Amino acid sequence: MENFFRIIAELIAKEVQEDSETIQAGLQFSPKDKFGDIAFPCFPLAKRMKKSPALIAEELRDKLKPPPEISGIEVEGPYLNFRIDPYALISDVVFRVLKDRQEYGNSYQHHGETAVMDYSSPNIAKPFGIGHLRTTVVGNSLMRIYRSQGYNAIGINHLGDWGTQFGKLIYAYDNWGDQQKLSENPINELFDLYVRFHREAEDNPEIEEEAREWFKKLESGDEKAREYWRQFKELSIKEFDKIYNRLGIDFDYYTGESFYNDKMESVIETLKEKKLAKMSQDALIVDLEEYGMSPCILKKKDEASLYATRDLAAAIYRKETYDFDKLLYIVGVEQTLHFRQLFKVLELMGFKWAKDCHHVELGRIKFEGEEMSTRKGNIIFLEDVLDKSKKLALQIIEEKNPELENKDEVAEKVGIGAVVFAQFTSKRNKNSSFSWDEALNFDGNTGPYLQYTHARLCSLQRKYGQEISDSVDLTWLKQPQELSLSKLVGQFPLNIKLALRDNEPSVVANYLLQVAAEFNTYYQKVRIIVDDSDTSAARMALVNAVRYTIEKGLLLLGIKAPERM
RNA sequence: GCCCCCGUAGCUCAGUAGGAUAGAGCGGCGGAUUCCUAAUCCGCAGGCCACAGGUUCGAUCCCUGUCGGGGGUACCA
Repeated sequence: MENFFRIIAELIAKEVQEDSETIQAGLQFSPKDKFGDIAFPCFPLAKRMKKSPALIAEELRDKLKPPPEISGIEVEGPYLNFRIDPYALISDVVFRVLKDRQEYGNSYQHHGETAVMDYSSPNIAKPFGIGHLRTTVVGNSLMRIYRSQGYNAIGINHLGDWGTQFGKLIYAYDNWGDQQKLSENPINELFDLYVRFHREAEDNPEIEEEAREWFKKLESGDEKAREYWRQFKELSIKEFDKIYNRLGIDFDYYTGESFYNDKMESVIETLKEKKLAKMSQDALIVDLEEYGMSPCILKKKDEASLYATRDLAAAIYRKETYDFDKLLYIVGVEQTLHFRQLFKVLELMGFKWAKDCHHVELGRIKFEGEEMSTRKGNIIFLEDVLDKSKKLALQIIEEKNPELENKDEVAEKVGIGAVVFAQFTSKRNKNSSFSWDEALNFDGNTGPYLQYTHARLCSLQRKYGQEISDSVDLTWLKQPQELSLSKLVGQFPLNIKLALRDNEPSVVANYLLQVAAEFNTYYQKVRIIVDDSDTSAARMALVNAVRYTIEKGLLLLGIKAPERM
């Protein structure tokens, strides 16, 4: 499709003495079929040419001498609408996809650039709740989207493996812990201890003080504290990996907060040298008042470090180690101030790359209107959600397709697909409310809908049973739906670029729903494999183009596309 | 108090580098299966795009204000 945009842009540019890139940026896919395929709104030219947009459109229509692949130019008020020869359009798109297959939509635009992504980052010793689902799947999808556009993307799981909560946990385990329970079901045992600590602290606030003591010991290298900590961490990562495996996610690095313990002091030194750090209310801070922000606290009055200090050290370390062009923090919106402070301090330190750091904000997830809180113990385990979803998928398979082989494997893909896709149905910064009904819904705009459509497409190919020839004659595609479907497929690369621009995987998700809907309508109305072998071959070429598009799109979202379901 | 995000159909949400008659899904009602997977498709109902000004040829989108919801606001992350 990009060819056509370029051709049209050059055509217009020559006529109005404007550079063709500016014109091309003004071109758009026509929103409706009756407005042609590519539209050029003439408003931007009106001012400079001192004529009404409608008049400009008419003059342009008369002057332009389009090549044969542009089959028509129509004026609709201030719009100049270009119609592309259907055969040229369809073959441009379909042959492109059939050639690229799983690489369709990829580009080298950002080849040589590095993007570091900080995502998922759960807290050690806490269960993996649905609160962490967003960052995990959005981060994973952005990794894939960035890679598809040529980026060298580096995924970091910035584990919450340090901080005061470990003081609490060590206190709790030291007093009430059970080695047996811990090795049997580590996360549950640690979770119970954590909840119990907060319950007891309500009546006995002094144990908070003891917890702080334990954390100080941990920070200063106390052996007993470190051994507990090491054990908690190891067991936790093992549990998290189970979830990541199911989601098909891996990380390049698991460098958590503790990794930066020995890297904070030099940052603090630098801040002191630059006269940015100062004491206030017994804490070491960077004053940000003139930027309208509360201070960034580097050290508490008890000298213990804070996450801001660690994040500063981490950002600097990442720049030194990976020399990134972009550093993305895929983290909840409630940490916005923290990141604004962080980026501002980096800027004040004189790091020009501070502008390359971005907070990709995620909305909060609530459950039935309630805030989820690990402390209070009302948390939904992601593992439970995945299990329930899989079970439901299995049930539906038994009902609809009992002959299916490897039902369990398919149910896993579909069940997880439903849960993951649900995270992409609204923009990432919207707050959402978890509900079982929604998470376990397989009808309508859902992951299983896309997977089902994909399975249908695969089924057609199985039924057809022949390879698609390079020389297939696509002029047999004469149905209007075949043209609109091709047009839509041709918009895939644009949608990936939009998703990248806004760090918004939901763009791809919404686009895929459109493709699937368009295909299903087509499938309903038009029989694909027919007696006439030319027609069948042409239709199957289109079917395969749609199939690769959906498969690739799901891949970019981190969702598996089974061939049967 | 101050700062940030949000407000579109009964519900959940798309949509805007400002552009043509604002779109889906769910739920409701009514249809489609001797035929390539009905986890599908088709039709109907449902809208002062929170409200009021402003900028513009043109605003759901940009600016200002009001109302409503959420988050943050010095030693949690």
